[in-house]
Amino acid sequence: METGRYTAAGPDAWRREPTGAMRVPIIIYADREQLRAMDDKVDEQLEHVAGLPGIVNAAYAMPDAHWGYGFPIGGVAAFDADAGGVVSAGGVGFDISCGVRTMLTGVHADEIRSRQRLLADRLAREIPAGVGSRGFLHLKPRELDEMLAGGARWAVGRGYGVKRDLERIEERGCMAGAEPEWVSERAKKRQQDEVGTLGSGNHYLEVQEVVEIFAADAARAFGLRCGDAVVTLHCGSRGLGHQIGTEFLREMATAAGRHGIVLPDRELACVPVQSETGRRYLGAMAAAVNCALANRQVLTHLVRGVFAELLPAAEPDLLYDVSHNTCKKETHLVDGHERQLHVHRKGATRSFGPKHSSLPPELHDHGQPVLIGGTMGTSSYILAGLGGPVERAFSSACHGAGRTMSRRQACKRWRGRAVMDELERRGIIVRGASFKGLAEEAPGAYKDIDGVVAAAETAGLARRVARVTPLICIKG
DNA sequence: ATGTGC
Repeated sequence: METGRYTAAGPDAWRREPTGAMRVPIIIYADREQLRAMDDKVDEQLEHVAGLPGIVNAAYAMPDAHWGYGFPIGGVAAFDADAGGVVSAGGVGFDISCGVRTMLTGVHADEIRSRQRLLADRLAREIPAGVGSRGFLHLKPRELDEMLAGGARWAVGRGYGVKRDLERIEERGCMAGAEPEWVSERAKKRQQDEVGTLGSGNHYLEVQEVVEIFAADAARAFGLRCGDAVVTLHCGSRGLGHQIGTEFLREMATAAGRHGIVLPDRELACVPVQSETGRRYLGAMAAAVNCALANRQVLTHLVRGVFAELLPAAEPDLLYDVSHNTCKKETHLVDGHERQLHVHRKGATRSFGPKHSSLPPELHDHGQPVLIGGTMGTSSYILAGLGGPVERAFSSACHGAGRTMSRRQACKRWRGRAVMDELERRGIIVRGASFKGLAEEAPGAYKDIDGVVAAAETAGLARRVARVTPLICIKG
């Protein structure tokens, strides 16, 4: 990226003052090298976001930011509905409420190693993965509406998990404001057999080992000990979220002009929060969030089934579940005044600090767990939200490593089979839905996760609690 | 991300 217009605005924070149609500055959290290596498109897309009506404070990017559809992945922007603020389907992304969930197993990683291949094969058999994969649930229209209204709470009510799980999920497992009637029949039809499926692309299920602790107090509260095995899954709202995103992007592109919004890029389609389309999108989006929460809950049930059979000493217990593609109405302090804002996080994780009212009592003093997924060959991280007097990017942090190479480029450079063999030599058993998928997801196609997380910490977005490395990876 | 394009 051409960095000439950016000036240092704190540790690993960079600021570009508004020019032209920009209403607010741009703030990018990254170290100097990450900023330099960032795609020019991130700057261009943030410039467009900064010009949208009702935007508050700044258009933000996280250290893992890269070019996305209309709005960068790793981008955060908040809008004030009372000041003409907008909601953008591209600002949420196609995979609505794509997110990460980590479970503690309570067993040592050596227990996993003693039956690693068997566990990998059984997980691969029980967890439906890949494009078009179907689950064991086949929902009738009424059940599907109940799932969209109830999220993980619906799943627990059906016996897929326990009430305690719900305390460890954002929104306590069910996002308010879901309006299943505003979800198209087509979107519902695509989802009827897809609850409890992983999907494809960068979605995965991993069994990991805790290898490093950075903050002993928070690690203790989170239940993380060096040498322990944890299970992490990364997936979203499957066909339903994608269908909603597609339909509303089209509708918003047409409707934006009627509301006097000039779009510098058609992909950045948006409408006022207080418009008919805006309200319908937010109701449908909340339903998709619930779909993703139900999906991760049903997958958790499948994981528990496999562990109960092969490693009965393990009792997978939910640490936390975070979404990183959302638009949420939240209260934030802006210039000393509390304001209700619609915060878009696209490829960015919420990172509420200690004492936030949404946290369960046992996490109250330590902040929200922030789950950062790496690649199948590198570390992943568990951080904690910071809060404090200065809230950065409306309490947000990065979500992963971020790609440096397109899927097409990665396919040219690596063979899926060789990627899998190399990882196995390093003690990581990989089971993928396709070899092409494994090539696309080669660890070398991503930024350095250690550097991304270090920058997030230096910038004050969240603090590191633990690092984990993969033992088993089931790849979609 | 995605019944991998509309």
